Amino acid sequence: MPDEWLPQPATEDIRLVRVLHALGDPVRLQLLSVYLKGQEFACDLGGLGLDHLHKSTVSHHMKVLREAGVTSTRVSGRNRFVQLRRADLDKRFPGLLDALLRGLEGEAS
Amino acid sequence: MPDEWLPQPATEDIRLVRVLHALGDPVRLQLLSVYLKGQEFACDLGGLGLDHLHKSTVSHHMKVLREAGVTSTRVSGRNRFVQLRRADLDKRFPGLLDALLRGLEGEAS
DNA sequence: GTGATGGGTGGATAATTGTCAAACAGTTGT
DNA sequence: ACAACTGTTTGACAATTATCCACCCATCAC
Repeated sequence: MPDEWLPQPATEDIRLVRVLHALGDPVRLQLLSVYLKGQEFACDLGGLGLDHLHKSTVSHHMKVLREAGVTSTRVSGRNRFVQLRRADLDKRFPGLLDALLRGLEGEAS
Repeated sequence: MPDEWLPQPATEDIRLVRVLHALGDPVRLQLLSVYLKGQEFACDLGGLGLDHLHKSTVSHHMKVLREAGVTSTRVSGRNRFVQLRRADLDKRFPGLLDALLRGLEGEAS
């Protein structure tokens, strides 16, 4: 069976208010800071510095990010791989991700 | 009596997650889109295209924006004047406001 | 097939939050 | 002093949401 992708909004359907709402949460902003560091990441509900949270809670936050159009998820076997929708977000909101990356680095949270 | 300013966080205390959370709401993002258009605005709890909301509701949203560090409010008599903390936000999160402005224009919401 | 593993689903619950309404406080004008 | 005006505060209420828990579903290893 070939890989599949979880449902996500089309590029033109990504709403700024939804993106900001999704990122206006400490856990999800920390997830973003991880995803900004590289290309693709294993879902890893137990790691990523979120070991204090239940795995279903982390799963919920990842779903929020995906449904807001921030991330996309590829399903391969029993593993999922998450990546930022960098090209889509840069096209829709130019400069936003770059500013967030610099802001996160500056805070060193 | 000289003008006074309502309490607001110091520039270095502005937190990205708090800013994003403040802007992740339709009403407050619309307020931002207004404030991005000029220098200073009368508080105007009845106008700004928010006539469908109670004045205390609008007051609440403005308080959230101010406490997040997005706006600052000058009190002059019985009127208040609101403005974006552009310099502070540009220093803290370079490029963020510009990206948001472009994003809002692109959506034409 | 059996069992272990990675992750999601649904319910329950507590906390947060958006909204309104009514009462309040300071300011201006008469 | 009194009334009108502007915005805030407080309480109430409904909606949203963050979290946990117990269970489920699919996949991989044996």
